[in-house]
Amino acid sequence: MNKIRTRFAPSPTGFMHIGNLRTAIYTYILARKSGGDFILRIEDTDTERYVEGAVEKIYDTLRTCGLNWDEGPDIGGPVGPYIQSERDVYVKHAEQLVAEGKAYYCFCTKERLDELHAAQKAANLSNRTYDGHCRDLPADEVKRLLDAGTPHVIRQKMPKEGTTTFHDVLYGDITVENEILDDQILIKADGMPTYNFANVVDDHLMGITHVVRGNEYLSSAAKYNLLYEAFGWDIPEYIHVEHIMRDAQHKLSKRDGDAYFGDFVEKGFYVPAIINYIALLGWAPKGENEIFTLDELVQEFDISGLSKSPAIFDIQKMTAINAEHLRRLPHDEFKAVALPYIRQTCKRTDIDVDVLIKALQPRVELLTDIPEKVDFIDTLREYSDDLYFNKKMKTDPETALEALNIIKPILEGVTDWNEENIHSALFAEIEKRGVKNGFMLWPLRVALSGKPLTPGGGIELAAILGKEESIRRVEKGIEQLTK
RNA sequence: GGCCCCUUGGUCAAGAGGUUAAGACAUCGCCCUUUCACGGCGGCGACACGAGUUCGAUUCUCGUAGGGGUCACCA
Repeated sequence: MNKIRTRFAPSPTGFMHIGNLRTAIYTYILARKSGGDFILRIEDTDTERYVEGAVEKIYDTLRTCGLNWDEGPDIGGPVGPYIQSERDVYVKHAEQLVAEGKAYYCFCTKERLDELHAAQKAANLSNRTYDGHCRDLPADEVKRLLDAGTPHVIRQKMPKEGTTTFHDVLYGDITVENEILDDQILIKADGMPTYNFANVVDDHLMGITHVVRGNEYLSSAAKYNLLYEAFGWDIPEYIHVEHIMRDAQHKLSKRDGDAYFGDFVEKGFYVPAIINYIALLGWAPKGENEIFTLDELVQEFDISGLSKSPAIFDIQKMTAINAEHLRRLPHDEFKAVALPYIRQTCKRTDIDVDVLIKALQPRVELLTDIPEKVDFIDTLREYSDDLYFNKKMKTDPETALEALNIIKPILEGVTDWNEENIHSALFAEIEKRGVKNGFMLWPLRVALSGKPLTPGGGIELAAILGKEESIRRVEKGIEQLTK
């Protein structure tokens, strides 16, 4: 069995669409799974749609995701170049087909084609294909036009009858009538190959064994087979994956503001979680677990788990998976990921970061949740006495004042300031007095944070803030309640 | 419109003729608890429709409906 070689072949037309990234993930996994090669090829044959910087964006995104390629434009490889505009192979291959009578020069103007299409549409023709105007031009006429420098394209001669069957790993055999197949253009008037042609030629020349691509190419696959057959080349395995949808009617698009990889990073999604979620859109693992790192996906992935129907993108599920990834991170890794977000609103360095991290980790869904959650650390904002009301804790401003007055000397008595010691000091007093935990601890949290929702309870907050600052805030609370 | 593909709860989905039709997210309730989370337990909720094949169809076949894709010198 030959080594599996897959490729990701984006066009440099802008940002990395999530659907595109998913294709990249699947192709990467397929190669890695079998110890094969993953190749990056840039398909820039459409000079008009080329976007400056888009290639770098592709590199960045793939690297950020850990989808490392074995061959590509930047690192080269045995079958380069890996940028189509630098590959000088298409015209000669097309001309080979012309020489063999399998393709022909077409001199039809854009205007004539437009008219043709308009007429076909008006006549309500079910089958709208090129009418073969140039298909059988006499050889001397072709030569004359060529010599005169007449603009032209090269088209493939499609069979007019019979059927063509292609095989897709997911969909099985699909058969189409040849008469609906257009004499497809191989080489454009500007001398560049069309996607359809370049793709086939390059996949062959680069030894690609498995082609993963979007479902929109399913109806073109028969044409690709005909091209492979014209050359006498082996046909790779096709795996067409369905689209990612915004809803049942619409594909995820730039208009939604969340169709690009970068959008999600900006929204606070953790990269491994993004990969995990989009891998899950249209693919189901064998077991119950669905939280995977990229390496685990490589282990777990199987083509048989791919779905044939479109999947609707669900940001809630993605958020849940994000939270789960963050929760599962070892303390230090979460710390490294979270710290930049903490530092957006919390610059103090004299706090117990590790206690904060521990308190924060189970409470973060998106990384962008963090700044708001820790903003009380640097500055205690003005807060209303009403915060001391808590029905369940049976506290109110009056009992809170009493509690804070009890708490203050206890905190002052804690010599070795850490969570454990604060806890035992406070709970000793709670037991001694036979009061509810909340009677003491709810007021403490409010006094320390000025917020009803905090990462951790009063004891953790005290540990985070440090002895001095904690006592200062308790005093401030007492003062506020006394006046 | 022609051709191709798809159709299990709100969403992702397992399931491959006989199942109490999994699981996850969301949602609701309870427990745990110094808030909120986390965690635990439980509830609600689905085989698009119609024929056929079969002792028996979510599962196979054919229709219908709905949805998607495609019919470019774009990829």
